[in-house]
Amino acid sequence: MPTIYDVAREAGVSAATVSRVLNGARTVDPAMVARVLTAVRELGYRPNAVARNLRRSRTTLWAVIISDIGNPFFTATVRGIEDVAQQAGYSVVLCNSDEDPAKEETYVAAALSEQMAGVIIASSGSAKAAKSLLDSPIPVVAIDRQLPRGEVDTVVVDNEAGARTATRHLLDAGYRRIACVTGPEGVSTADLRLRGYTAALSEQQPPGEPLVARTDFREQGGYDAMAALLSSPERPDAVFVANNLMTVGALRCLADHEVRVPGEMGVVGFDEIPWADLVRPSLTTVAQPTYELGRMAARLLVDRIATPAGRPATVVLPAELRARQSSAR
Amino acid sequence: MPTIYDVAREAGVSAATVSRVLNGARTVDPAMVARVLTAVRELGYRPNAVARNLRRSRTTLWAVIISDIGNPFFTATVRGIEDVAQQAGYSVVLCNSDEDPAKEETYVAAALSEQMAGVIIASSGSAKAAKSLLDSPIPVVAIDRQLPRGEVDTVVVDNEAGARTATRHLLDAGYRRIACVTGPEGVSTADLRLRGYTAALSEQQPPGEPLVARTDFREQGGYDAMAALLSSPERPDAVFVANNLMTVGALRCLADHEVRVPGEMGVVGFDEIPWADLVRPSLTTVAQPTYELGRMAARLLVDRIATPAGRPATVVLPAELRARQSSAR
DNA sequence: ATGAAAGCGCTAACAT
DNA sequence: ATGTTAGCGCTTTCAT
Repeated sequence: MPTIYDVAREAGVSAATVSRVLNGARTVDPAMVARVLTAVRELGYRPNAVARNLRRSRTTLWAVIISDIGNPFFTATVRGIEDVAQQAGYSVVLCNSDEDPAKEETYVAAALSEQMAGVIIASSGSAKAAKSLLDSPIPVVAIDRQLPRGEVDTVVVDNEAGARTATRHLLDAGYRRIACVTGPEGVSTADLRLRGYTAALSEQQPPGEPLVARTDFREQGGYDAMAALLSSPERPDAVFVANNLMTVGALRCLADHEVRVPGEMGVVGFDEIPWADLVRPSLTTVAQPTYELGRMAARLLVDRIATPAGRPATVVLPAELRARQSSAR
Repeated sequence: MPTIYDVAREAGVSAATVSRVLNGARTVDPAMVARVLTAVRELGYRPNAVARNLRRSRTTLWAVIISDIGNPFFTATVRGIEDVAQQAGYSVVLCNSDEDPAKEETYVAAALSEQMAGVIIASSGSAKAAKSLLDSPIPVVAIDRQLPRGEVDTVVVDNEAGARTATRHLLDAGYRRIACVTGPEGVSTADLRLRGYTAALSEQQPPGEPLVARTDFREQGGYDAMAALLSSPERPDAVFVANNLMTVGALRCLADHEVRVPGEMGVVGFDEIPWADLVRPSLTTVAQPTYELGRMAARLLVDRIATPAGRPATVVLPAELRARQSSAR
């Protein structure tokens, strides 16, 4: 691979001049510019970003660490991030922690070692990863979930309000024994959505009794939790499921057990599913502004890189109920 | 941020010794090892990977460039790649070209500049990106789609056979006027799946007449193509759709036009959809071994990094028909 | 077993 | 406007 010195020799100039040309300095003679560009083309020269990054002690790469690449919520969010990043001159590298704290720590370590310009993270709950990030000078934005003990810029949706709306919706439809399937304790989305659910129940006269199943945020977890609820002595007549993949699992479980939805079991899920309207019965969900969430996070990161000091912002975006068939009665 | 020299000073040794300790050389006195590790911990030292990469002129990062992060086919494949990569000591950074050749070129350029250890790419069709990769010394594996004019390691499924099987399945079910919705010309999956479709038709007595709509591989494209077919004078009674997102679009279009599936229109899609069995009617698809495809691609890349020379391999994996309701008659 | 020193490829003072 | 030079942080000969 040719280096900048090969180009300099070929063009009969110094390496500094080549560097200036390539970095758009306008204090270079047009004739030199032409010679340099010709040499670059002839040699097929491509600047070594590693050397450049070392010298500049900064990069133009963002690490976006998400907790499940199979979850459409995250992939939609990434689209929003990418669009802003590209416009601001950054490239996005995506890291999939797969809800595994160990993997998350590996990716955080890589992002720090590689001197990435910034990190956007949907925490899988690793306190160690969070600490590494907070102890480092690297700008961080948390999305979807609060970073453990993290005083950082954050973009989330109003999980509690969304969950309360979803649960009220089931109550209004006439369901009386409403269960909740939520995610791991300590993951903010799991806890806040649960809180919204219990809040809605306690507003009733008489207050509804919570019936809660905790599992991971995966499809299989939703399946298993639903199966447990079905065979419980106080079998519910409706369920609020706190994320999209678990909702899919719950639906599959209900189909396998031939439980009619919404007749025998009303269902509302949190997070939109791309094909929620094609499923029969179509699925009532609490939709989040995923793309906008990504854009907002990226904007915060751009600002934070420009202004490392300053108080962290928390942006809360609204979530919105999309009533469809699965919650009708 | 502390450097290796700060650690050396703190531990009372040379930077070379610190480097040896951190890189697992066993020619270091255990007492020194202990002192170095203490110093590392106390200073919160983290090696600068950029400097290391420059010095070693290699990295441990793979770029995986996929053409649509919203497509479950790719995200499932990425999982397979990641598992092998991690085991082999590489980190995967995912780049989403979004079926946009310009974005693809940007990411290829970044991968080359950043001296990534290898690239796995599902080409969006950019000849320029392909040329950059082939002209460079970086090891490359193409997945899903042939790299334009690319003599590189490749992992694909047997697109033609899968498409033929799907089309025959519709013929066997009694459909007589079968259309095909496929992707852009020049994208190998689009062309080969079309070829399988026409092959199945021409095996008939008398040969069936092809009815082809070309569009992009996106959901909206599938919707529009289906709408065009519906209003065509020779309206088909079945359709073979050459990828999953377009199939979703086609289904939505059929739902909007209140065309009964499979009664008025049989549907088979290529690529599995995560919730194909939850949709009503459940969807007949040609399923690909996505995870295995990812693993295979990663293994080829590991081998290629170890042995840069040598003839490129092409691995063809089987695709398998999953008959469900949408193609019954 | 350890240290001194060179150099990976680039950019940015500084000098001219 | 251009060139000279130092050095980003690390690894790896080469000497000892």
